[in-house]
Amino acid sequence: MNNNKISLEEVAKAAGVSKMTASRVIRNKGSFSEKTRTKVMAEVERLGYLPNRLASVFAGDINSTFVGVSIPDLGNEVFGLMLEGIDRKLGAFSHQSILGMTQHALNQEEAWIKTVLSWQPAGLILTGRSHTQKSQAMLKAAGIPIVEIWDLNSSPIDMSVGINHYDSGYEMGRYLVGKGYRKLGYVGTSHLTANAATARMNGFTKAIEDAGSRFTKHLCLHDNPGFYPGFYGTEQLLASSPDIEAIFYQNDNMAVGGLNYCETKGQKVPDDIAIAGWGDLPILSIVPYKMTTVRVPHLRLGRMAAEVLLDALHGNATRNSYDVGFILIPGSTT
Amino acid sequence: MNNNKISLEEVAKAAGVSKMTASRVIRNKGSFSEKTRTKVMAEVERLGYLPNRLASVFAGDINSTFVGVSIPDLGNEVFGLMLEGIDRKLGAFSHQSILGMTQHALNQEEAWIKTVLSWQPAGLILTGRSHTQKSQAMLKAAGIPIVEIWDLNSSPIDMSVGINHYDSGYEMGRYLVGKGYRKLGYVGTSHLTANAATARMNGFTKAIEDAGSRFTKHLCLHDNPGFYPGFYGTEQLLASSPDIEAIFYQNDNMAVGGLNYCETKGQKVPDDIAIAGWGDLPILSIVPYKMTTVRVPHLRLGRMAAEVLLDALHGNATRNSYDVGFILIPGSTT
DNA sequence: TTGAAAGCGATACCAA
DNA sequence: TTGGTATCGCTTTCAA
Repeated sequence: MNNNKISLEEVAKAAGVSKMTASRVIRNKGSFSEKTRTKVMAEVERLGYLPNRLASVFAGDINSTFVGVSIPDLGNEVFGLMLEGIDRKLGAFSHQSILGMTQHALNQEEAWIKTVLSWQPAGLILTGRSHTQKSQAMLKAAGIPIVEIWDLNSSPIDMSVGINHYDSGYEMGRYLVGKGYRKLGYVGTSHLTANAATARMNGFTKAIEDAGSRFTKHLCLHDNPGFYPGFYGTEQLLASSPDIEAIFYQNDNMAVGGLNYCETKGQKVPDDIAIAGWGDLPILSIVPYKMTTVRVPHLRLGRMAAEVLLDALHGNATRNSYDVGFILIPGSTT
Repeated sequence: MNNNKISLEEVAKAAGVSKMTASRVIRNKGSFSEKTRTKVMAEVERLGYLPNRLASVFAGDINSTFVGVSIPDLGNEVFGLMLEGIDRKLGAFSHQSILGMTQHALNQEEAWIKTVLSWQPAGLILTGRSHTQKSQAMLKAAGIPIVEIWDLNSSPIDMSVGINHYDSGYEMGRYLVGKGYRKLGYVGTSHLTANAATARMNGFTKAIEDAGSRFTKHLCLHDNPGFYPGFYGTEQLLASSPDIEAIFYQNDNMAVGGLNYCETKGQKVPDDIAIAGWGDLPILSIVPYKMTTVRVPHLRLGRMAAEVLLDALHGNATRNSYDVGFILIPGSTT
C-alpha cells in the first residue's frame, strides 16, 4: 500500500520465518528461540522496519496510545502550563497527545471531539465542563475514560480534576471586603461561552453582595488575558468609574498590566487603588510588590489529569472528582 | 471488535443497503439515489455512527490527517506562540497535531519520531535543525513532508521555515558595540544540546570579536528562560563582573527580569547598564521602557510552517527554505 | 517454538 | 445506482 514502507511480512521473509514469529519477536510476546530473535531483530535493523500502529490497533483489540487533549488556546499562559503537565506525564507512559484548540467555542469542541473519537483514542482530557448536548452524547457513547480538567465538575461525564473557580472568586471578594474596600471592580476578558473565569467573576460579585456592599463594576474585554489588556482595561475601568478602590483581575498577567498602569499614572498601590490577581503566575516573581493572588497548581493539575486518565486505563479508577484546591495569598497590593 | 461501537456494516444493514453504498453516501462520493441517501443518513443519526478513521486510512491509500509537531517545551513562551500558530492553521484544514515535547533532548526527539511515524502521519513539523543520525534516516525514509521550523536550515531534510538566529545575535552584537558599549555580557539558559539560543549567543560573540572588542562574559543557567532566571542571572553575572556595561538576554522575559534586578539595585538603565532582549514578547507592552529587542513573528512562523506543510501535502511545494526574517528594534534600554 | 488461517472496518475495483 | 470481493498490515486463535 504505502509507497515504499517495509512491512512485517518483508521482515519475516528476509529472516526466513513467518509473519507471526516475527510479530512475536518484535513485540516480545509469546515464545520464540533466542536464535530466531537474533535473526529477526537483525532484519528489523537492517531494513529499518517501523511497525504500522494503525494496523496493530486495528487488528488487535488493544488500546491505542492516543489521548485527545483539548484546551481553549495557548495565548493564555495557564493552559500552556496545564498542557505541559499533561503531555509530560502522558509521554512518560508512552502515550501521545492529540491537541485540540477549541478557542473557547463549544461547537468547535464538538467538531474536534467527533474527529478525535474517530481515531479511536485511549482516552480524552477536556478543558472545561460545558459541552454541547451532542458532545456529551458522543463522549458517553465512546466508552473510554474522559477527564474534565480545570473547572471542577462534581457530576462529571466520567472524571473531573480541577478547582472550584466560583469559590476562589468568592473568597477573593470576601477578602477584599474584609480589608475595607467598598467600591470594587473586575477586569477580565469575555468569551463566547461561560467558563471558569466567568465563574470566578460571579463568585466575586456574590461575595460582595453577601457582604452588603453593592458597588461592583465589571469590564470584559474582547482580547486575550495578557499584560497589555490588563493595562488598557484598567485605564478604561478607571475612566468610567474613577472612585473604584480595588480591582480583581482575571489573572496575574492582567493584574501586572493594571499595576503598571497605576504606576504610570502615579496612583499609589494599595493606598489609592488595590490590585489582586489570580493564578500565581511566573511574572509575579519579579514584580516589585508582593501581589495578592490565588495560587493554583497548574502543572500539577495537568499532571494529575494525566495520572487519573492513565489509572483508569489500567483499571484502577477510584474517585471520579478530584479537587486540587487553591490558596488565597494576601500580598502588599491590597 | 471494539466494545459496543457501531460499524459501517451495522448502519448498512439497518438501512437495508450494502456496506459500499452506505460508505458512498457517508463520504458523499460516487453515485447513489436521493432516497438511499436519506435512508442511510437517518440510520447514521439514529445509531450515532462514528466512522473508524483507523480503518479508512488503513484501507484506502488516502493520507491520514495527523501531523506530528515537536517542540522543546511549553515553559518557553515563544514555543507556545509557535504551536498556537501551527495548530490553528492545521485545524482550519482539518488536520490534527500530535504533540511531542522533546525537552531539548535529541534522543527524546528520536524516540518520539519513531513512535509518531508508526502512526502514519501526513507530515511532521519539528522545532530545530539538529537531529540524531537515526532520526535523520527515519525522516528521510518516511517519504512524507517534513518541516523544520524555528532555526532556518538552508539545506533541510525536506523543508525549513525560520530565521537565522546566528545573524540576529550578530546584529545585536554589532548594534551594541556601535552604541559604544565595550564590556558585554550574555545571560541565557543552557540546554543539553546546541540550539537556536546558542546560535544567537555565538553570533553575538562573533560580532564583538569582529569589532575588535573582546570582553564578553556568558552566563548559561540551568533553568527555563523566564522572568526570575533573568533576575537572578543578572545578579550572578554582575557579581562576578561588576564592570559589564551591556547585557544581551536569551529573550525578553529574561531581559525584563534583568531590568527589574537593576531597578531594584538602583542601577540606571541604560546609563549604568544597558539591556537588550530578544523576541518582542508580550511583556514588553507594559514595561516602562522601550526595550531594545529583536522582533520575530512567532505566530506567523507557526502558521507558515503549517501552510508550507499543507502545500506540500497538496503537491504544491515550491521552495524548500523560507526565511521569515527578523528586525532589530532599538529602544531606550541601550 | 512455530505457522496457517481468519478477521478487524473500511475502501477500491470491477461487475451487474 | 448498486453490490460482491479483494485488500490494507497486523494480531488472535488454534493446530502442528
